[in-house]
Amino acid sequence: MAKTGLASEAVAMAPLTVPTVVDEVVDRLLTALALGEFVPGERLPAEREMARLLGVSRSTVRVALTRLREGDVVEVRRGRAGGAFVTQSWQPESAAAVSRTLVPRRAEIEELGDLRCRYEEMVARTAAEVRTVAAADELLSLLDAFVRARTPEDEHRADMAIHEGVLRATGNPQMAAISRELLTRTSLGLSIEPYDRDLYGQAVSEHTALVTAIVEGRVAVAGAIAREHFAMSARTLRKVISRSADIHHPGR
Amino acid sequence: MAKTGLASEAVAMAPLTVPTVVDEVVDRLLTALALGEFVPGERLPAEREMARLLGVSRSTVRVALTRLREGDVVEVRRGRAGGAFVTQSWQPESAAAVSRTLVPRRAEIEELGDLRCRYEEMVARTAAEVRTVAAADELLSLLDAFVRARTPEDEHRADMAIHEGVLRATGNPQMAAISRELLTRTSLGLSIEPYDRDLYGQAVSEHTALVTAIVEGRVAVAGAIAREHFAMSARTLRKVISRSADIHHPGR
DNA sequence: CCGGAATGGTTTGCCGGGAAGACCTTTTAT
DNA sequence: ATAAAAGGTCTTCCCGGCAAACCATTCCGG
Repeated sequence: MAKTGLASEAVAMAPLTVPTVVDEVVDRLLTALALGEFVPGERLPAEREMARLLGVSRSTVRVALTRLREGDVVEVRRGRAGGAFVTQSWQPESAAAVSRTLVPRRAEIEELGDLRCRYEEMVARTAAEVRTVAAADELLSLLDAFVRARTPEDEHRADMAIHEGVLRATGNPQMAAISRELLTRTSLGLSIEPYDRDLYGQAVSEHTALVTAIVEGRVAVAGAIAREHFAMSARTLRKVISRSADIHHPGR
Repeated sequence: MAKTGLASEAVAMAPLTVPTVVDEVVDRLLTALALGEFVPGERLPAEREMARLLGVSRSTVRVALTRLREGDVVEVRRGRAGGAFVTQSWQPESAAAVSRTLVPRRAEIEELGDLRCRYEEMVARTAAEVRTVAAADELLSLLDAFVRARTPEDEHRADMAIHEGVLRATGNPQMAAISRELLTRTSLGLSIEPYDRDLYGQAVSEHTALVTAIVEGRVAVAGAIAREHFAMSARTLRKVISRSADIHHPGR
């Protein structure tokens, strides 16, 4: 080895970038969308309110919202009952959107997808290992809600709620924070969590199996299910990106 | 569940803080120290050079260095052959330093320590699973260097080099980036990686076992060793913090 | 139907962090 | 002794973000 120093210094002395406040706000909102905290058609908090909640100025919020508007993520309506509404006809699969945001980062997303599979495996294993009665009860009730969901919105929310429940079950907020970060970074805010209506049945059985494994403390099983679950997400995303890339670079 | 929305919105709408450029530079340097890229007595790059490498202004670098100086992390000498030198007598165990920086974040560090154990288990498992010939060769040569290290500095560098080697062996830079982030956040730049001279023998056998397991593709074994290894780190850190807290809050 | 309230839209002024660069001071290699 | 290489200081400028006031639009309630 000897000259590890050289290679390592690159870690410390590489150029440095600091996200602006606006960047952070945009990121927060996109994460919230990816998490399903706001569904299409729903209204975001008013600008002044959002500024207060986030502890930033209204100007900043407005710039962030402008950016989201340019990305066709929200529509803004004026007047008393106005506000920023999550775009109804938002097509995450839209080749244009994917091409603009995801394709250029193809390699990175590939790596993040793999990382996410493994990370969520770890999360599930941890949840199964820790396993408190309270967390188990919560998970079972969340699963129940998921099974009983009827509209796609409900399903999506319930799905996300289960994921959040698993994160809570780990008892480790730091672990949860990174999981959310990975979600945002793999989807870049596009709600691409594969939510194919046809796969609902499969989702039900997978979630049931996952929750069961966690509640029963089957560490390895819970991990395997989670990993496979997110591997499917990754595959779906990969397909979307490939297709989009093909459209924009046919012949290739 | 029903009102998951409320709890979830807190994720998106919690107050937001953005680190300044100076913060980031300090962070980089502390990380570099924790990684052993600069050992006590060594000189950091000149201010102008560092500014160029990091892509920031010299003023910013100076502010960051001032902060490090106040923390007794570096000493600055003037004139030709001057520069910022890593403090020789830097005592990471110094109750004052620990108390100032680590104790207030006790709970967070507890969580981060646990996360790190599990994360590094995942890293080791991944490395063992992926396992390319090139990576295996590199790991074996790094291990050889570690075994042959004679001075504490060499040992520390070799130790860190092995960890970096494992990260490289995963073939996933994103995974590596988070690992480094966790290192920084658990130690907050204090080089507390338990480097007790008495434990050298144990370290040798642990690293040998880890590298062997990875090279041979024994996923579960590699994971278990890594987890136990970092669990020991966490325990050591915990002890240091407890001791320091006791000193400052006796009777408690 | 109308007036007020709640919302987004716009403008202005201000401040502080950071960038850029010139110049001074100290030390030391040659 | 001199010049080079480092840190120390100062000035200038710019931009992101904050704050507050005010305008424009819509719609709810009386």
